[in-house]
Amino acid sequence: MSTKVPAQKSEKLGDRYDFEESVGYWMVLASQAYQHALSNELAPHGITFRQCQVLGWLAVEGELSQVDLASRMMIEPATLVGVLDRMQRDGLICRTSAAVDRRRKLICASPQAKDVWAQVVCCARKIRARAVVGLTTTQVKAFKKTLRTVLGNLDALSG
Amino acid sequence: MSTKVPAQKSEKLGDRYDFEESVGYWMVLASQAYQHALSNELAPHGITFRQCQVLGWLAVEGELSQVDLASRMMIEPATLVGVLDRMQRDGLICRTSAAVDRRRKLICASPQAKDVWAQVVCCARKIRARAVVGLTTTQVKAFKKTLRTVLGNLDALSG
DNA sequence: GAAATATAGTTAGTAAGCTAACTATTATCG
DNA sequence: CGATAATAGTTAGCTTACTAACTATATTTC
Repeated sequence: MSTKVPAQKSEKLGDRYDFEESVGYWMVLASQAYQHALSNELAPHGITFRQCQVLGWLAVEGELSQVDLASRMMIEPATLVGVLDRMQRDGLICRTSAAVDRRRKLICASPQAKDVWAQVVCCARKIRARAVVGLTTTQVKAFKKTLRTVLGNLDALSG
Repeated sequence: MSTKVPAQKSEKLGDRYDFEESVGYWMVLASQAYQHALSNELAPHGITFRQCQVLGWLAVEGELSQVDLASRMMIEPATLVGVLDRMQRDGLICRTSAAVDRRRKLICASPQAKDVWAQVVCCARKIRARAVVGLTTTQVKAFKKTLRTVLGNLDALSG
């Protein structure tokens, strides 16, 4: 596994950043593992992590324009275009031009997306349960609270 | 900001997954915000999040083959190829064929990478400090511990 | 020692992610 | 009303991520 490279007279960079001590390091890794695990679970159903998130928001809100959906997903509208293109290609969603504002396109889940969605919820619950194994309810609660704090710290103005 | 779409006779998907209650939801968002904040900080120095991570590991280990580096970064070797191609193009690293095993290529940081690295460490420390504002040392410690637990839960076998 | 197997790196194809620039609408201001 | 500004969606160009298939070396096995 760890092939242990000796790194003899290594031209090491001067400064050293102990990133294993950083919350960012562990947060990024854990989040990566979560997305990985969920992706693996979703793959057999022919759907990706982001596509599942789209269906999730549509399940909550029913029908959304692309900017509104992008803002909920915390991604750029331009990024969403590609995701929706592929979902439309696969018959999971449809785009309808809004009558009141012809710039807007309303996204809604197709009938066959409903079949997929039921299974997706299963996958999500499974991973979610696996993630918190060995943690008490109190710990999970504190964990989520801290995550919200961190998110708030970094989200604000982000400059 | 929130344009509030009424979603009148919305064809809602049957089941509903309350993902705002899931640790995954908050973890992914917080991690995203972290990478975003760091990327913004790094951008003026012409370096990306992943490229900074490469330099970080080279600072720790001195010289690494691509598989070893990829395994430390928790990404696929094939993904690393592109990252290193761009870093080599930008003169940040060099690839040297190992004498003992001609399949291996040892990656080392270039002299000019050292100048960049000093500034990168600054950026990383800044974001890291901002992330934990309003949290006690105890809370941060518990947070990291929980993240490690979650990572362990999800990493194992991931099937 | 030659054949089979494993390993290191690469390429190709697909799915995201971003910014910046563009088109088509709608809203606003004078 | 008409010019200007704002907004919704898209496209183009770049970086990152994956899997699967490929090439070149090393290692194992017979």
